[in-house]
Amino acid sequence: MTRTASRPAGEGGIKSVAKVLDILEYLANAGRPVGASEVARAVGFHVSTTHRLLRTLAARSYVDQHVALRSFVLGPRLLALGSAYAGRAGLVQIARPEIEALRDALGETIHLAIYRDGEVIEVAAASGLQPVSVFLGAGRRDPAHCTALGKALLASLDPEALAAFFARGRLKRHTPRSITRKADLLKAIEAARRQGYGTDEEELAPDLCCIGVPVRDQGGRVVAALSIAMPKSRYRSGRVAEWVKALADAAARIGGRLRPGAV
Amino acid sequence: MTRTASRPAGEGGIKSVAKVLDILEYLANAGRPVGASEVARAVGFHVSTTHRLLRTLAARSYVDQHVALRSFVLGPRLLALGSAYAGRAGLVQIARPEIEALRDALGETIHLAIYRDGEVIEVAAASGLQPVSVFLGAGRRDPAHCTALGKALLASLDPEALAAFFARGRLKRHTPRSITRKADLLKAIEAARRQGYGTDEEELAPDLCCIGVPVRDQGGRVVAALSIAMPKSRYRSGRVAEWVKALADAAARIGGRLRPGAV
DNA sequence: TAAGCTTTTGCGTATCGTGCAAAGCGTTGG
DNA sequence: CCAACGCTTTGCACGATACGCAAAAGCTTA
Repeated sequence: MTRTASRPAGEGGIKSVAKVLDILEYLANAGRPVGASEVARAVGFHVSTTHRLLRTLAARSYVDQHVALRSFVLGPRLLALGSAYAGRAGLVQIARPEIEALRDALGETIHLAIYRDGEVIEVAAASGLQPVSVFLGAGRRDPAHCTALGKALLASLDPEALAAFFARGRLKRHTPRSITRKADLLKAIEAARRQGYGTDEEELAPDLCCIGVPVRDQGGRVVAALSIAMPKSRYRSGRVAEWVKALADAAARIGGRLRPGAV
Repeated sequence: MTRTASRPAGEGGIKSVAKVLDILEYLANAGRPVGASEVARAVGFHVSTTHRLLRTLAARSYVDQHVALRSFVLGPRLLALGSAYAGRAGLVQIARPEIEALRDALGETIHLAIYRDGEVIEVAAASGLQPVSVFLGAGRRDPAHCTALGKALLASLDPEALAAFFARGRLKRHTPRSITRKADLLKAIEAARRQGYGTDEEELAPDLCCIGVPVRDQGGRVVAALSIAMPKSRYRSGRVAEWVKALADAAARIGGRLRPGAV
């Protein structure tokens, strides 16, 4: 497991770097060409500053500037960084064939995610419909408290990290069935720990039901979680045991190849 | 087509940003946990500076700091940026199924790449062997002058951009068959333009042979190139026409769905 | 235990990024 | 067809800020 350190440093660290990350994140969310002044308004920096930061990124192809030198979009050099992450440590590489096999066997969307700062970050997936949408959508983050992945991961945190999670603030409601009371979430987490899997029945989005199991490395440490997602119409409580078994088997195969401390 | 602007700005722009990019690129190449001082030595900044930049990245999960607070590796937030690039504009999304289909039909590795600053950047691929290694390795860059992709792309540059390419410096030799004389490369580029495809017979790596064709958007502008790669043992000149046809057909299907100015 | 390597942080100073203001352009609307 | 607007882009001087130093704290090796 990898953890962000305490955080004695300044507060946010080097400001220009923080700004540039804000800008990149904004562009990633926007998903379309955006002008410098629009970015500036959105992130709250001066147009001049924003423009220079964008130019710096553009000079190295981390953003592209559209033909007429107008708006900016994310650039191709980011691909290398994203795929270098996916390639490092091996979790994603090792998991990928297992995820594909599970998708083929169960016919539903499979996700692999890690826990980070109260959220689950999807690091690999195989869609139930499209044959190979594998990477698109990777990096997506969802709140831990209303996902099956999140419950499986929260159930494995040490008490201190779990306390940090609860200290993080309110549990935001996403659907009528979202768990928003901490006591209720704690019960759900304990249930997940007891059962060995977490569930989500329309807590994040209407009609979306998931089951998630932890992935343990050779040292027994939980480094990720694996889930199946499906529409409510196909979710039958009678089949949960079967799905859990398939997920757990795959998780064991993945984890069996992960050296402790690797992720 | 998207171009980086002239470059009147300062020279490299905001320095902290340039530094942080250097660090990320170094970590991406290293592909293993690296200590702050080792990074500092490699990129040539002060340990102190390097460390603070790394901490800033770590605070936002763009790098991870290993358990004992020792070395650094790329972090999961980079995934979102990489996949946001892949998702934007649509080139990668549109091309992916065509690439898979080509791989299935021809049984060889297929690459999709764009031209950038004298290099080709691979933005999508389907490996001939593994069923779905799709994304790993995306973002890889290779010199344009010794790849089939590069020749297909260079052949479509306007004279000014081509002059800029040749002004870029020496053509580095990668194998005994690499083209290193500009006059020879120009001939190869002209041949590619005439024939509608470029080739690479062991110019980048021994035993590696490729054929590449341009991908034109609806406006006829070349925005990418598509290639097939195979070991020399399977490369027969008698089959080139067949491969070119398959590539060109796929390229036409991809390009036919690309709005002008989209990439 | 000691020596040598790291990582990490405070502090003063020089650097560097910022904000202002103005120039340059493309677009819109009268 | 001109004028007004909003955008991008750049020079400049100030002031915040990131840098380098140096020292503390930790881990590893001998």
